[in-house]
Amino acid sequence: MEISKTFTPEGIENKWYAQWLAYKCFKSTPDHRTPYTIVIPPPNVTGVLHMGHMLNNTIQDVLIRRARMKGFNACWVPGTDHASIATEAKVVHLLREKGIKKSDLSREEFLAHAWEWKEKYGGIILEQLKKLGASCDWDRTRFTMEADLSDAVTDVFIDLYNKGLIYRGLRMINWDPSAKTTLSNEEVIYTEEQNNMYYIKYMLSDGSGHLPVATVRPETIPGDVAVCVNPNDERYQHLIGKTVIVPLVNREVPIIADEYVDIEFGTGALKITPAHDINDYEISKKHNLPVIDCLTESGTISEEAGIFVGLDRFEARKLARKQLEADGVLYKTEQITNQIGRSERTNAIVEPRLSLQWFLNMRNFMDKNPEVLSDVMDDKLKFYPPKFKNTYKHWIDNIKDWCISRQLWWGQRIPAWFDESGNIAVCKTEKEAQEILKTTKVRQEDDVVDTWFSSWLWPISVFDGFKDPENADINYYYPTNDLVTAPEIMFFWVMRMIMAGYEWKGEKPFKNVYYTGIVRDKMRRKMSKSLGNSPDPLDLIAKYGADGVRMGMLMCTPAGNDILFDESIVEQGRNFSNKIWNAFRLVKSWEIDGTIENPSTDIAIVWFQNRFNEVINQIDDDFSKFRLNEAMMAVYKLIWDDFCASYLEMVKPVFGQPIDKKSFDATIDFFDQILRLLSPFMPFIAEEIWQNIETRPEGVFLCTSTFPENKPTQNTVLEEGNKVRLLISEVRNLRSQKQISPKTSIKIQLDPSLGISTDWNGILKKMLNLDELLFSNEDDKNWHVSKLDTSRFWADLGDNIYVDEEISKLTKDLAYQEGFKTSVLKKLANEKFVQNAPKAVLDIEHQKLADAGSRIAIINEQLEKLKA
RNA sequence: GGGAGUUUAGCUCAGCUGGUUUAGAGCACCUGCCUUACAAGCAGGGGGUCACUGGUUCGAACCCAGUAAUUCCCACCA
Repeated sequence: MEISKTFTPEGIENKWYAQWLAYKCFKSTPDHRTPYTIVIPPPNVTGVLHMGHMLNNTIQDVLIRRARMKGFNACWVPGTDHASIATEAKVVHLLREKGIKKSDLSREEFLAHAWEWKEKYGGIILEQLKKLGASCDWDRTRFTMEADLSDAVTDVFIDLYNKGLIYRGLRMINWDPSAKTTLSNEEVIYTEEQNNMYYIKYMLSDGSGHLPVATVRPETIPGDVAVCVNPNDERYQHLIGKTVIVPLVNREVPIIADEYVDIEFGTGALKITPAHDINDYEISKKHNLPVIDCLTESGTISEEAGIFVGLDRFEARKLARKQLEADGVLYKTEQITNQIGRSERTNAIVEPRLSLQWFLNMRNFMDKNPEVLSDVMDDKLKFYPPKFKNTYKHWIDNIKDWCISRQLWWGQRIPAWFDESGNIAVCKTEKEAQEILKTTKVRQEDDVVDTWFSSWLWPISVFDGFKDPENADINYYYPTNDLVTAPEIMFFWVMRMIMAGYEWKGEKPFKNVYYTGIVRDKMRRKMSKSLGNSPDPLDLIAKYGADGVRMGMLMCTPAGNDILFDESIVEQGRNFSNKIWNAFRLVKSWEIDGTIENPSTDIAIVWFQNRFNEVINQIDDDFSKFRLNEAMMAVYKLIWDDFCASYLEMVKPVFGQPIDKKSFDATIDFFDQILRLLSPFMPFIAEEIWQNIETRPEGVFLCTSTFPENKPTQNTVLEEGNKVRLLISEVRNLRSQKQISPKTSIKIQLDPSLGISTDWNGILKKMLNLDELLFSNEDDKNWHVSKLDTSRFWADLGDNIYVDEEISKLTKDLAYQEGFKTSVLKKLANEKFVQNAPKAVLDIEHQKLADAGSRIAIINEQLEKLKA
């Protein structure tokens, strides 16, 4: 049967993935083996696979597949996150397109729509991951809003409330007056805009003059409760403690002092409007000032303002300006550029607004669980790369309370009930609440919890660790091994999972955290839908194969560094697939003759086995440091350079000739070993070839076979192999320089002191097309001497010596050697160096000098010969 | 404004405890080849003031200080 010249992945990938699933290769249940667990960072249900997911999940799959082959009970738990804000926004948008307004629906009706949407589109991303080859245990697929996981959220909320860690408090939030909803920070878009800065005189109550105040929001003047100056500001020091009259409303407010005020900015006097500015609010709390909220939820002026009531905030601004001018207190107007936050969805200018929210007291939580910080700092829970430990520490040191409530419907509703007089019961059911509050007239809190308040439980709740703390799964799989995620959610997610782990399991949720970089385009822009600079991962898989894409992603992603994506990197992956495929074609084409023997390949077999062992050891080391790119590169070079370019060329029979049984068996065995090594990285092509180099029983797969074990290496064989490869390269170089066809056979004389044994004779003769290979250090004047810096050999090239070219090359070599010698001499001439450097270093320098000297001598000798 | 990082070849990165490093890899580039597994390939080649300035040291890409550029996180200015 003819094997195609290029590797065609499509059919092969689907075939093996289906088989792996059919034979439950990725299924995990607790048993006697050591577990190796990864929980997937659950992608948003609204999500569509992007390059970031590709990178992240490729890494997880490599880790889990290798662990599986190493004999661990590997368990990769997949799932999705309900993503409150993103999903709700999407559903609202879709409903609007159908002409349905959210405000016309009841909570239950809206949630019905949302669930319908989730069932229809929610699993797309997981299906896409299968195309990548992700070896998740799909029977364990979880969703953060399914019953058990939501129960867990409710339980921990109640638990934390009872522990006194959850409280209600006022907080400044981003309010969209157009949509009448809260916005998360991510939904606020800041842009630079032109605005007027108004300079206003606030008259002192005692009539002794005025205090100048600058503001861009004169319509909030009715909300002023103080004017604040810096205590070190000499201009205003004498005014502290006096009072001023607030313009427009003629209210008397104090002049207070606070270091927060920037002396240089504006007039150096800041009006304090606690209801409409977060900093003002903080200051007002510090100084026990009242709060006057002069805006309504739709952005119009409230009754409390006492002026312009009912007007839109921008209309009020215009009127305020006119009024201030008329009153003669507006003395200057200036154009300034400042940052304005607008709602991503409605483009309305966002209004800072005070509202009652639920909080988790983070400081107390941390004090209760000091391991959250100490384990990371002490490397009991390792971060890769470790530089993120600093960021982590900085966050925890400056931690703020976590606002866990969201004014949405899609999510876990906060388990709190109120009676008519506002008493609170935090409990699981309405019935319990009625009992606690001693009334049937109870009303549940409308808000849901922040999405992260469910995902921080993920490593526990996917194993039903809350429903059933004695569950065999949680006790077996927890703590998990690795978490692979983006550094941008270290604070939102990673830290909070660690917190949850200690609080409810008394133990860290994972042993290692591997932070990946952000996938950017060649211009260093983040890949995003709106920029349209992100390729569709599925198209890439179709074009280059899943294995090619996986390899491309792995090769260029050192831990924590961004990856600059360009199609050429996956092209390299595809080319590599093709290279392996062609090695397979070659081996498949061999005809075996059991009656012949070819002892000349013995040394190649010994050499490659050692080279293989060396790479296995290196890869082990790379994995222990999470350097997957290095590991991938090592496999790439082993296969391309060592196996294909060297080993196969060494054992390959002359065209048309059969191969001996021993060489063939060894080659098949090496191929098998190599594919085992490759399988975690490029599982599809590895499986396909592995299933075809030998007949395998039904249901036996490479991906569930064993990974090659570490073995010691014999360094002498490896060194000899390196010399042989250098020699081959130099002879080829010589041929190419002298334009001697590879078909023309030549004679070579090797200096025995090189250390290349006669075991290599057969291989050298075949690969270099030699008709004679002599071992001698006798200089034959008629022969050509090779490049001298790496090895010494003589080649009989007949009449093919080009003297000028050779002289120029040797002269260049000579200059390098002389320069090198000078630098060493300089070092040795330094008395302090000779006195202070350790003996070993001195010996090395002397050796360098001697080597350079002898090389120079040989070059000179050779030059003379050529010039003669 | 506060914090953390980064700066080595055209690009992406290695370079461990300062000493076989007048610095390596992959890709890209240039030259020559369709040589019976592979042109998605083979053979060969060029390319770097290790950001800059100073210091420590017998010795610095590596340690220290300063400068510059740059990235990320947090907070955001009346």
